[in-house]
Amino acid sequence: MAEGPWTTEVRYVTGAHKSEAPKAEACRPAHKRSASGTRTALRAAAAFRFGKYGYEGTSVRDIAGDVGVDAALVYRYFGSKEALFNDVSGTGKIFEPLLNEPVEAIPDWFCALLMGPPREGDFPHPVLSVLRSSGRDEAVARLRADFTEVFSQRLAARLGGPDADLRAELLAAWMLGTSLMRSEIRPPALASAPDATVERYLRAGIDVLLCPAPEDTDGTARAGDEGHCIGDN
Amino acid sequence: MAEGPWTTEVRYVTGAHKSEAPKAEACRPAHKRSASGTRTALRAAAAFRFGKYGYEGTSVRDIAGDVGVDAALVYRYFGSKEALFNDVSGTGKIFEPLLNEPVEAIPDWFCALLMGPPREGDFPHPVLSVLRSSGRDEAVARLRADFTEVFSQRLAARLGGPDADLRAELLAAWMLGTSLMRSEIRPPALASAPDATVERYLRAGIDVLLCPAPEDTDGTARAGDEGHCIGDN
DNA sequence: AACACAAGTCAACGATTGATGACATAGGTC
DNA sequence: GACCTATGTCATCAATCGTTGACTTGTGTT
Repeated sequence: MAEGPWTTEVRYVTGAHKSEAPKAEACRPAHKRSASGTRTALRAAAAFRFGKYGYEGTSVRDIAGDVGVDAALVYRYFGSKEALFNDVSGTGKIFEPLLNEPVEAIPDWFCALLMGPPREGDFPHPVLSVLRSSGRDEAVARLRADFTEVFSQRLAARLGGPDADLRAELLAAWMLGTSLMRSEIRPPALASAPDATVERYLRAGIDVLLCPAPEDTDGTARAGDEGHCIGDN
Repeated sequence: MAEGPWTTEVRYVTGAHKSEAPKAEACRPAHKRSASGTRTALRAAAAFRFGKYGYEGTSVRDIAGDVGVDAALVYRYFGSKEALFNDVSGTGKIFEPLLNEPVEAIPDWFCALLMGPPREGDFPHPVLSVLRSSGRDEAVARLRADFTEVFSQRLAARLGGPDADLRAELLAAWMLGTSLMRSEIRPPALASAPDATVERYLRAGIDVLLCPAPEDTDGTARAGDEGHCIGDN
């Protein structure tokens, strides 16, 4: 009774060979065999572990253990560890809503994404999953493709103004840095300051990139002449 | 002759069990036994591999192979793989010069650091060495301590104005994001845009954090009333 | 109740890993 | 040239890794 995983509903809570509980066992109909349920549970556990410990720092047995299942199932369902990694890695369309948002709402959208709970279930940063797993070159390439499509192309097209692609990419950099700083490095002020205060400086940085200063050859840049400025509410 | 590593000067170029040449064999007096030389060469190879592949993605044999030396020497000189990692990980005082710089020169200093060659010898980002090696909790803690001391404390004290610590940390975030974006994700515009253009937007973001808008309770923030603005040349 | 197939387990493989201790050799000193 | 010590090598261990194929067990159907 104590060993058998299928006898009770709390079987998910077992496992966790390393340091931390997995927390994200997803929708798996308890005490009932379900291939799709196990698949999604494995995906969730894999996303968590790959994000937190990286590709090399995560073993297939760890992932399977989180779900309370034998490691062999990973190979039945996904073929290989690398295939599972490729399946769960990537930005996962979290930037898609941004593209359907009116341009004026972009600062708010970014602030909401950055200031919200780190991620549901204490999930690690999705970009970290790739950053922590070099050289999974394929994953890095796909991450670059994701960023390029969303920011350099689609968002840039909607921003307009000079250097729209560069500004969009710097916006992504500003987001990435703030997000990593907040969720991983966790310096004291960023962790303790009231959200409204952080958001104010955050928004100021976003505005700078959304409302570019006009091109200036001799170095003296002034603000807000060209480029349709937005979100000055 | 072909196998013996000490017979010629180019022995460093051998090794490199994985994908990429190490490039950083540092100062090791060729064809002469030197403990200190081997130590520093091991340190350099370790810093490179840990930064590029992370802690778990790097084997002791890889590091020793880069230097052209047996893996056992790593244990003689550093005790363990983890001790070697702790020895070479960290920001390595690259932010120290910032603290000796006059405040007005900070934007220039940041721009120079960010826009310069990624790192000498194609070296990976020092923060990545830690970010890619979770959960080396000790290294993460030291990285946080580094950032806290340099930015949240010493730099913040010199910045002055409201939320100086928070602004300094956000400055670090802005740097981190831009740096990671440039060196790892490498989106197209950021890679191809002329340095002067990138620098202009970069500086605008820095200025926003160095010259804070005054605290404002009802949300309407104006620029440049309080807080000694600098670097407006 | 018997059957059949899907879902999950088990034992084992070859390779690689971090780590250790016994051994070999270079190079300066007398 | 003999010798000694620092320096580097070698063989090897136990543990863990990704992966595989044969096996067991649950569950819905007839």
